[in-house]
Amino acid sequence: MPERVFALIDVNSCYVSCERVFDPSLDNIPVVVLSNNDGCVVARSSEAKLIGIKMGVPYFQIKHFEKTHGLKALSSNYGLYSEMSNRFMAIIAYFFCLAEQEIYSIDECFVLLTQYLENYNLTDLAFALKDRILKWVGLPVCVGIGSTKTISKLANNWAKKEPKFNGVCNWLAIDTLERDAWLSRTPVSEVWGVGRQHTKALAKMGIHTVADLAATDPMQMKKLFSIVMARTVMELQGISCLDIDKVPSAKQQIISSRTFGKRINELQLLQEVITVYTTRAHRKLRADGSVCGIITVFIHTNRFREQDPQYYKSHSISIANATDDVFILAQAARTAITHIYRKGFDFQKAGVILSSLSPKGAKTQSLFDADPIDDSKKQALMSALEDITARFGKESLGLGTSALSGQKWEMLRGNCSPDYFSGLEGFPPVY
DNA sequence: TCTGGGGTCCTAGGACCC
DNA sequence: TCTGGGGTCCTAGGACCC
Repeated sequence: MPERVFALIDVNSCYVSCERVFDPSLDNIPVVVLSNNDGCVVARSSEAKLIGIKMGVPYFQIKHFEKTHGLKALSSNYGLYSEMSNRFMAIIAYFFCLAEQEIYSIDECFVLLTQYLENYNLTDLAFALKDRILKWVGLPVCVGIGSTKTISKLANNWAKKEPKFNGVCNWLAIDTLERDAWLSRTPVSEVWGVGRQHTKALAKMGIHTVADLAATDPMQMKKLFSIVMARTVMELQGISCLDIDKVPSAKQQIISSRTFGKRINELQLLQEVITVYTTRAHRKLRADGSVCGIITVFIHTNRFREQDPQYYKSHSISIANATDDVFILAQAARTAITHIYRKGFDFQKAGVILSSLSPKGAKTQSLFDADPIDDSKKQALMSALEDITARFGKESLGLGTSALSGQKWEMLRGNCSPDYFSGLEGFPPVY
């Protein structure tokens, strides 16, 4: 029996399915939903996929399908999609009330089903959930079940492609031979975390299928790629490296950017635009109840117009006291854009990034009240640190204990069980 | 005066995801 | 003519500091 079981549940052609709930005339015909400015395709119905419309293609390249194939192209309505998403997520949370749920994106979530393994047939449960979601919000979904997140993603993928699964693929319940056969004919690019560039690099090494990748040595792959790839390989081998992220961690940055309808070359216009973007980003900042310590502004020429001179530049400004004051932020944004503006270029895109975010009203964190550690652990850590400094001097930690920061602190805190420091002979064991 | 190592921050870029 | 937006993580070099 596997140590953990994950399910990945996602909405098929999410935005198109949301639109279809309210407009049945869209059923059974090719439908796409377009990005802002009706620029690119961001969602496709299965019929649209069948006539060869690829994800992300510009609208003007597929417009002709409207006449030849009865294609319907819709502008996006994110308010609607996020409302539908909330209901979809709520049904799952209620259905699997013993499980931890991670909302991964607007249309998919992971659920940790380990607790259900013993007393339930997971395949039956998944079908029941699928039916309920269709009945209650009208959205068609697929479910993939596996012993790691990466495998549950793969299973979900398989469920979509193989009609006999009828939308639910429980990896654990499938015969090993059948699984292996499928792995050996599935391209490695289908794996979560393997994109275009990695696919190319892997092909050069003779790794073409998921089975090929699963057979590699994670440590070797870490050397050749990165720790991320090593984790992917291990996950394919059934070793769960990625946890469920129950509470979404606080955002690290807030972006507001747009491509302009028309190219802009005047500084004053750019300043006005950037002020609008700053207020938009600021609204999200307030909604999160955060303050911002750094604001970055960037401008772009049109990268598709190769005949034009290209220019990209960004500039960051630190806010002396992290703030959520829109006036201060807007002022800084104007300063920043004045910095990077150059005459003689036609700009097509600009944006604002708020970063160095922290919760509003939070006190500056001292070492030991940073995070909930219980008193006994705190005590153990304190005495261990005292012991270390007494025996080896402050220098042994590289820094005074009050100056422990960043990674060092994380590592200490993550390991502050009493026995961790018991073998001080081997000091420093921290690294 | 000699010198090293280890931090952080910034900038930039690359890769991935939905 | 028309080509999205919002995120994450990792790497690497240079400046600067202790």
